[in-house]
Amino acid sequence: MAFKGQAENTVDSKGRIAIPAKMRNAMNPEAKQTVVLTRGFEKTVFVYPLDEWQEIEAQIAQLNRFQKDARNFSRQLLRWAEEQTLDSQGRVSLTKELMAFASINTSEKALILGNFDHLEIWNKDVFEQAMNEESGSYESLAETVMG
Amino acid sequence: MAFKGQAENTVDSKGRIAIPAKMRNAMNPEAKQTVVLTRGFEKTVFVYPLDEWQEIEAQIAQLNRFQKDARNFSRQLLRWAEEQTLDSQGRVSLTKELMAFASINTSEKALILGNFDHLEIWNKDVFEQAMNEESGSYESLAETVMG
DNA sequence: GGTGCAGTGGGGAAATGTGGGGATTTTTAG
DNA sequence: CTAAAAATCCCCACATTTCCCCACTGCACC
Repeated sequence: MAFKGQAENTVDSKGRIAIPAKMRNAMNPEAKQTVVLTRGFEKTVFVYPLDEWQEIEAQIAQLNRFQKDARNFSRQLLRWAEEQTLDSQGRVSLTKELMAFASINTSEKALILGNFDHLEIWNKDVFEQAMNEESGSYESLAETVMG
Repeated sequence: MAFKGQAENTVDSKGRIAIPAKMRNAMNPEAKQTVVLTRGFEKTVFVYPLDEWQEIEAQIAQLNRFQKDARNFSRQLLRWAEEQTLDSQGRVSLTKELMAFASINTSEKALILGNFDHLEIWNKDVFEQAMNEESGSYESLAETVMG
């Protein structure tokens, strides 16, 4: 059951944001309300449910740590990763560092996207700009990626 | 069992539209009244029964999400996707975003087309205009595609 | 004329998203 | 070391939205 759809929820004054119910329900129940937040590859916050995160860790475990690139990559990925449990209302709290990275402000709306194995929390303006700057259109991407 | 035929049903004040019985009956019973709505490539709403949609997801699952193009593609594809179960009257509800995209208004008729593995919900005027603007006639299209 | 299914409309109940209060813990300053 | 300040956690309460059920109409086929 992959994550899909989008929502615009507000980040409250305490930096909390509600995970939309449709995405919460798509999480594996065994991950039991636990997620890992980290920096996205783009200027966004990635949210992985615990079970999906563990698969990423498994991939990192495969890396050859005698290679400099591999060491740097796992450093960057793990450095910003943070485990959280959802509160009784299904919210996570964003840290200042993650909010600054993704240009997300308290008391404003943020865009939440489902992207298959993880969620993404975006500043809406940043997202739209990023999508416009991207090399290809949706249609040409489809051809490139799916052949 | 492919979808075929057309119908004109009204979108009620709550954004709900009835899936014609002949199309509902053409769905795989294992998909159990669940469909996924999303943006079409043209200005229309696509409706996939769950089993057909899962084949699309299976293809996305193959992608390497550490590649930028792949992330962007699945972002765009999944962003507008909404899973829905038909209500006891066989209706789905369209979101504001999808209605805006396809120029579909509440309390008006909309055109529902069966197109093999999915349904399409159109604003009738938009549909007719789109068909006129398309390069070829029905006849020449047949030659190009099936030739 | 009756029966059954298909499409349309509306109303009540439950769930979702949001805001805030207060207690506990952590940090900072004196 | 102590006390004040700040941050964090956890719970409760509200309002809006969404969902789900029930009822009505009309057409079609008996």
